[in-house]
Amino acid sequence: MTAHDVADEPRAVTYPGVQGHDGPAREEVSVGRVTLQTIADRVGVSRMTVSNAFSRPDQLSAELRATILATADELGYVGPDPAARVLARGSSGTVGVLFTQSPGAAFRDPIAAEFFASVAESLAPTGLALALLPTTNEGDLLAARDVPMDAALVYACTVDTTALDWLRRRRLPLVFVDQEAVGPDAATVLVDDRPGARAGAQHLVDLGHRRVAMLTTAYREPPGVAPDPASAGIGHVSRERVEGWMSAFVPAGVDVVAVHMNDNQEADALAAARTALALADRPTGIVCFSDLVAWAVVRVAHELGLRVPQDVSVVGFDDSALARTVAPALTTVRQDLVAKGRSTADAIRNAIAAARQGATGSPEHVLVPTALVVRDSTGPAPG
Amino acid sequence: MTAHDVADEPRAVTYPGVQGHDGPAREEVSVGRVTLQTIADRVGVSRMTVSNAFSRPDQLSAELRATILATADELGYVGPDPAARVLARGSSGTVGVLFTQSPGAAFRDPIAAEFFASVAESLAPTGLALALLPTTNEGDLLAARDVPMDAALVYACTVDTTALDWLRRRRLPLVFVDQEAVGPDAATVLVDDRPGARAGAQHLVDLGHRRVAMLTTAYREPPGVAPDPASAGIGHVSRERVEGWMSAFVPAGVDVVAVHMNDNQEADALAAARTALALADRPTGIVCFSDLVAWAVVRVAHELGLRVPQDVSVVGFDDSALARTVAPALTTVRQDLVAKGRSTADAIRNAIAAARQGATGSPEHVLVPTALVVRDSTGPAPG
DNA sequence: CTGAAACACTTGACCGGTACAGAACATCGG
DNA sequence: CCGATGTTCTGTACCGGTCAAGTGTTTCAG
Repeated sequence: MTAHDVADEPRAVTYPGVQGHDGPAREEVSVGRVTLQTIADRVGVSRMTVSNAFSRPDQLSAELRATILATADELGYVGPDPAARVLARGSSGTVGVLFTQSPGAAFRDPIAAEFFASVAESLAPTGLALALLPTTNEGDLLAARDVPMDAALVYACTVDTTALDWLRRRRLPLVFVDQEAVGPDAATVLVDDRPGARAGAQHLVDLGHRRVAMLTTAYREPPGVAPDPASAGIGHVSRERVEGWMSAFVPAGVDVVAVHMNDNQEADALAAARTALALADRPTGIVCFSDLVAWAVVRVAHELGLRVPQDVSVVGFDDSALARTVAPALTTVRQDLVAKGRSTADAIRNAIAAARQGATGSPEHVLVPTALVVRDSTGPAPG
Repeated sequence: MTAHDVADEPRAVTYPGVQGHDGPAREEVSVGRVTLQTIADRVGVSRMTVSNAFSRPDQLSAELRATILATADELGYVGPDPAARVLARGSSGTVGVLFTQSPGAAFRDPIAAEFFASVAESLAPTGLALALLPTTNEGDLLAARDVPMDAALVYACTVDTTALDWLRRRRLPLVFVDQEAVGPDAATVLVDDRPGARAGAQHLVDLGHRRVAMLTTAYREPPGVAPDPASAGIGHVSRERVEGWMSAFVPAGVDVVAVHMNDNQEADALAAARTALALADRPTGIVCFSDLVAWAVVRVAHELGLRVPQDVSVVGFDDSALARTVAPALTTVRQDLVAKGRSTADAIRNAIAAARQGATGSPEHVLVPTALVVRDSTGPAPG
């Protein structure tokens, strides 16, 4: 109850002399905004002591503290103002998250979502909040420039973002995920995509497949068959996977076609799947950028009357929930998103700690392992 | 380049007299931290003018501004300090998000994820960042108390949370989603669950079903058959749906059994499905708290050799991606999560604007519509 | 030629705290 | 009885900005 009394006073009155720190304690200070000084005057102690009552209880006697807290409650004081505290302490308890795609994608893409879920949970015990920073800058507010934070996590961003520039200029400790670090001080958390992709491709080779397709993402490239399989894929993750696949296909002398799609979305995936399965020399094995794409391939194959895996084998990536859900269950390359999130949270904490100590040690670089998971969407090459 | 020069200086030096605002412009100020004053001294203008150069370009001549910006760059100044700006301006460009369950759940639960995706996207043009607030308070940091924000969104929270208390005490503008508002000043965004649920139930009644089960959530209640169907369900959403279902079943004189589960999770759902389908008098129609639950029912039915919808009809809720993906496609109650997110974003913006103007108008209350979507998981009652 | 409005800066106050180095007094082993 | 050590509290200096109300100048309509 008491905590509410002051709220009903009109706001925005211009502080009636409360700021005059010199004057003696007043009896009627309760008008206007209540600050540490208001309480200090009322109780008859210094402002610093009131601050300690809230922030460092061991610095004053228990009874004085009780008195101060009681008075604070009586005056409707809710505790030190966060903004002021952030300024004075130089730390905000917030970690920014930068995501080039629309911020909604962090939630909609199941892989990103699972990763962020893990980050959020690993960070929670520390009390750090995750701030999703919009990259659009329509108004005068630009989150990457204006939001106080202790560090930032940069996830699969196109490098030339204004927002990222701001983070760098602010010299915030940065952790790059699924993306090469920009600048030498930043930590990275990368997935060991290449060996994983290679294992998936080798699996097809071992099953006797000699005509294969790779379906992968390439932002801003025209969708469809890529001119050169070896240099297919745009973006760190896509490139790594292509190289992994090729490192198994090329030595085996397999025929490879790469099909590009603009984004890892259902519509793009279906289109790419149609392209691949309509090739004159239809591939018998297809490696895909994600389980989502693999599933699209399965559906298009069924549409065309092809059986999976008897007529076409399909390998996904990520081992998302989808891989186990659909029929046939997908052979895929697993990445441990929970571990990835945890490593990222650790890297963030370390980066913050290092920055606080002014440490100039080399940044952390984590590699998250991958593993092939064989299920029902792959089988021996037909014929 | 220039912007980087200063960074290499050792940090944490104690400001060598830069703070002496009185002295004339110095030529060698570039040691230590650069603030507006540093630049002001160097250029020979007042600190306020430098501030304006960054924050209100229309307040000074273009050429002076150019000079100031150039000097700032030369000194390695990156722009006004966010923390200081937040304190001085009284606004932080951040909206808190409170979620009782582990913060990861915001990403993992597809319904919540889609909702937050929409909120984030609707808020992005404004430049507002979404800060996910951990509710755990292990260390000394407590986000709900310590993170500066302009408003907060409270989503499906158990009411008696410490974190929520802090938000209220801070008198932040609050928007409650899927949950009754706590306190009279808060806005709400609620889904019109009851009529939606009713439509789903009525659909079963119209198909001739006379023995039905409701599978719904009840935190902390023992899982299994609920003592009284009419009072089944715990939590705002669960209660609303139960009441909607009952409002169709009861007048029709249908036999109703309610089965509780602790959480809207796959394992709980499978258990509840087994309970329902193992009842002596097996229901022919089942209404479910979510599509996830409905899908669990479908799978358990198949396990038991029952056909859907010939032997059992199943109605889901939410119309998530799952409902269209699985076989048979689920009859379900659609809620428009994108609209819900947009409404929430609007409510947040309005709440912030109202708070700024000290408006005491009544808070916003939005009701998001629902609609029955009939697909393949429901059919006429057998026999 | 003159008063009002527009421009370009400056002044002073304020935003609401925290860090750190004392100072005053009490406790305690020797 | 004395210095060493603690416990409690205070003083000063900062953290780095923004706002609103001036103060001189120009500009321009009347």
